[in-house]
Amino acid sequence: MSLKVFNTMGGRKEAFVPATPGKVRMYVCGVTVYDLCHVGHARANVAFDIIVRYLRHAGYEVRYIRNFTDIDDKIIRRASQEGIPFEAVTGKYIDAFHEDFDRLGLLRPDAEPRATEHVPEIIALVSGLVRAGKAYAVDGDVYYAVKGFPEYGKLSGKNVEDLLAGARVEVDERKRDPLDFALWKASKPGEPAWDSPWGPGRPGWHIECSAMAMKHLGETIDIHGGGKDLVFPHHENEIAQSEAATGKPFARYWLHNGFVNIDNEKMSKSLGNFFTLRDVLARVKPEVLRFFLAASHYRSPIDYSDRSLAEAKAGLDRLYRVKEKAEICRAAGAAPSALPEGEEFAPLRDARNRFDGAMDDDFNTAAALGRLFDAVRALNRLAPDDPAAEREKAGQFLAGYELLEPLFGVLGLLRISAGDYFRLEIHVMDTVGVGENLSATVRPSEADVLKRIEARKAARARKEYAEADRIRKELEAAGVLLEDGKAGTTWKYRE
RNA sequence: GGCGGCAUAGCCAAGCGGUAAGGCAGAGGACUGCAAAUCCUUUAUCCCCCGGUUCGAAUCCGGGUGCCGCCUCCA
Repeated sequence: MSLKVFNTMGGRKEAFVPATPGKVRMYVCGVTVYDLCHVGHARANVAFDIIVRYLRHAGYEVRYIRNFTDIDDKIIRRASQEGIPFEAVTGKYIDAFHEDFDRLGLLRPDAEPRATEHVPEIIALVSGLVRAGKAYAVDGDVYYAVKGFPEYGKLSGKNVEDLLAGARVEVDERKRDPLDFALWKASKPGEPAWDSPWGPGRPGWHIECSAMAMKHLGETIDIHGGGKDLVFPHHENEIAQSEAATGKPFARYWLHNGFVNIDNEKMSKSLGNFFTLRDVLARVKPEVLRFFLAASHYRSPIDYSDRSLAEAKAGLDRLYRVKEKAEICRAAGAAPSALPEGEEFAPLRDARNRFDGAMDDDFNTAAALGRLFDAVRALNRLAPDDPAAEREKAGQFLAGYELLEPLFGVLGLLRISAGDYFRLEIHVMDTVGVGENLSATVRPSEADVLKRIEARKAARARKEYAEADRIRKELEAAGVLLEDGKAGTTWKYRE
């Protein structure tokens, strides 16, 4: 089995072969930090988070870099609107980014370079391009001359004539060619500025990624990732300027994630149809969003809706119930033993291979989750009713669970204990349940619940089922779900 | 106008030439005092439409229809 990835360059799946065997150098375009992140950003970041996790799981040593664009027009505008320095804007939103994405369980990249920390490298790169005649300075701006790069358009499948024919190319008298783009922008008075051979100014957007990728990873990287909307012009321009500067291919594989849609339309700032990550994480547990994102292939568009989240939650609950059973087995003193023979347990015994097989096909998380659910069904057959009394089953169950746990980990799922998932995280109110909305009721404490369970147990022992049912219903109304098993009654908060 | 993508059950979603994964929801059964959870069974004669290639197509080709994206800042 070997990994295949869909390379935007060429538009097809290819065998994944990094430049150095066993090592992967990966750069993902991060966000411009002028505002809060929304679900679309979460999609991209979760997609590449899973890709990094899977590559490591597959044995690669991955060096993963993701930048922050911390200087650009939007940031400057925001700063002047709020009357604060631009660093205050970027600092605030970088903190917010980390806060939001830590909750989503994203791995921190090996470095998170910022454009403003790489101005010398950027100036060196631009100077080189000017010296080589690939770029030209006009009134303190520096533009890249697209005509000097015959392969321009090779990533996005566009050709220069078509682009010129389109009426949407901005007209700028100072450019030699309408397609030329800024490598360096002269600053207006009062704007943030760095000294340069062309006067005070700041980096253009595209050049920062070339400079930072080269500095942190070298002239040819293995994987360059980002959202589909970055293919043109951003990544096309990165290729042009980088390859003109080095004469080497900039990236071996270009990976692009699809969009998050609302009612079949791209979620975006300009359409105003976006939900910030904070909006969403105030309503559902972080892993519910992760599950929702992992349930589709990373290149497909996905439609975001309350219903999708509710379905994701139902699926994730099922997985956490398995983890809960494993925790109960452990608490009962079970130790992992051998897995049982038998065809019906094959999806469990062979889970790793099946999971890897799905992921090897261009990180097909949807299929991989399917294999995991197959394994979960097999595993549930082993679930003991009473772990303390059924040692063998408990040991087998635990062994099966421990086989699956790392695979869930690749998807970034089941990261917390089931106890926490079902009980302690009640500050996160799941209000997207189908049809029900629990508003802000105060839920009973664990001690109260246990007290009521004892009372109910006594009632049941006396066969006073009406009283037992009354207690259960009372707790249910307060948001607590009781489940009677052979080994006793367990409970969880419900939505 | 140029380039690209998508259309699979009530909903979500895999599938990449060999006879429709998985999840959610639903139905029946087992278990249970009753529930819940779990297990078992069940739910697309068929993959937008029309042609074609093939022993064989949801999968390939041609033509439609519908939706979306990029070409401007954008994950």
